Amino acid sequence: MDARTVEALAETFRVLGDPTRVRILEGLAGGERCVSDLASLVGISESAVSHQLRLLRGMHLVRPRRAGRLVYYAIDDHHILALLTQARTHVEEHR
Amino acid sequence: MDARTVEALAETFRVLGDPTRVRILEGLAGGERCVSDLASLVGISESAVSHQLRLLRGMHLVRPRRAGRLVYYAIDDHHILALLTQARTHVEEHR
DNA sequence: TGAATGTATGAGATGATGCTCATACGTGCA
DNA sequence: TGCACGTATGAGCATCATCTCATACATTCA
Repeated sequence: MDARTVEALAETFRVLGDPTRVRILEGLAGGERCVSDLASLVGISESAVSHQLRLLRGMHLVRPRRAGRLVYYAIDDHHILALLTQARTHVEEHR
Repeated sequence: MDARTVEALAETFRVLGDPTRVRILEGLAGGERCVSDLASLVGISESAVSHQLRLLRGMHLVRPRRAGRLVYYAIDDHHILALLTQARTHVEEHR
């Protein structure tokens, strides 16, 4: 595995490695949501959500869709959900 | 998803989210290796490797086996490799 | 048993991370 | 056009993470 792939892999995992962002993705697992809905869902400010969405966007984990003044975010592709499910299975086996 | 699961998930991803640890896991993908072999493979000190292995162990990502003075580490279970493969697929799609 | 080897751990320094607050941007409507 | 609303971004602060260095622990063998 070349260095760039290693870096990108680690960066992807790093972005996934925060409770707030996991909750955001969990919120998006049921379908797309706008920023303010995510904020109330996760229980942090819209600004904080926006910052986190920027990171998630950067690693192509979520995808925005503008509809007027609102921006709806969705999980970018099916790999992401598979990744979360796989990790959750692992986690739940060890408790 | 309850709070403890979210925390454990995030913690697992966080531990995966470091280039050094990704390289260690990559090194273990081909079979178990002792600490000093991992150190030279990854190119950092044995102390640093040991610290990282502690984290990986903590999340049940690797498993130690003592053989005399040596301790061989291996990927803990097949989910971990699947997780890495899945993430790698995602990463390589976006380049 | 005592020295040597391999591994693990604690403390401390440096750098990275996530929040808040203030502000800017973009869109729709009066 | 100008204001209001939703979202995005930058700066700054408090906290946390990873490395190095020193040291402790475990095992083997002379």
